[in-house]
Amino acid sequence: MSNNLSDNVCFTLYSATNALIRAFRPILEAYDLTYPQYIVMHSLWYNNQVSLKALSHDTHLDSGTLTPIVKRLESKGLLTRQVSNEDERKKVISLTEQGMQLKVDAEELTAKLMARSNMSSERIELLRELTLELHTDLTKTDLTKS
Amino acid sequence: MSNNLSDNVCFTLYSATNALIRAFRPILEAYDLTYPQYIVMHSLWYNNQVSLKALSHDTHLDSGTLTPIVKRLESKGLLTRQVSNEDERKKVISLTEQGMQLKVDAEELTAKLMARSNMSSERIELLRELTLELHTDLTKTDLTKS
DNA sequence: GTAAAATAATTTGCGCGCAAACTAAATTAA
DNA sequence: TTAATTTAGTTTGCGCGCAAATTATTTTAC
Repeated sequence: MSNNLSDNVCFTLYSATNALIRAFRPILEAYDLTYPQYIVMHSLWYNNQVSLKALSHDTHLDSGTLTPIVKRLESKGLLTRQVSNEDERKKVISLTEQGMQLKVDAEELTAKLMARSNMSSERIELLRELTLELHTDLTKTDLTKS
Repeated sequence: MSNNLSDNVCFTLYSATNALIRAFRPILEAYDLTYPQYIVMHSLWYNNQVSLKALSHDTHLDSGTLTPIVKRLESKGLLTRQVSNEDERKKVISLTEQGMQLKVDAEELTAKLMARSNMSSERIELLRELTLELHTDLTKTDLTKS
């Protein structure tokens, strides 16, 4: 029987994520990226020339969320979107030269950010494992029951 | 040197939170509440008749975020907003009878939701502690340096 | 006592996050 | 081979989340 918001894991998770994105904002601003945009770029740095569907799978972002993000990155000149030859429903998303160059600069941002917290690398790793586990559980659970 | 998004604690935290809110949505829909609205109600159930500022401190939500949320809850008849007598800049936010009654119904939602994950209560508690620690660290860190 | 600074809340603008509706192309069934 | 279904991506609508600008009130400094 909790009477305090901070006793609730949903709330602490939610607050920590907001704080993290907030802390990331001024850092990413130097690269003219938001955090979701950074996620998309990160995905493409290691998996270039993919469909929106594949990008959605990798980033865990909805296609309705991704389309405008990818369009914004396109308008910044970081990537291109071309209709696929084999399947004209698909779009092939490819990094531009400029988009690839960002990788060098932006790669170690996470480490820098997390170094700001006083958490040990062990506890950070534990947090990574627990959140990964929770995400896996929640996305595989059938939400129709309950 | 990570090459996978899931190796990155920021990403796993971000994805887990999105998944959690998404899982919460259909459950809260029965109460006609969003998750942030639920947070505000929860705060008020244990701390009624407070200013927006105090609510902001408790919920970790920005005043610019809270004002429209609180207005929506007001229009649903769950709370009232009155100008304070002592300080006319402040507004006193008070639960209505209807707002207080929601508490009974909605109190055990979190437990129900987390029961859906296969995580043990020990691991959930560990996750709570780690996210609380991260939030504390990030909000006390001076963001002007670095 | 009045000007300057601080504080409380609101408003504005922008980018998500996502459900739901929609368009268009490809696949499957009949 | 054409109708029905599925799939890929876009659009729409709504509610955040928050920085920055704004309004109104209170506190402080002089």
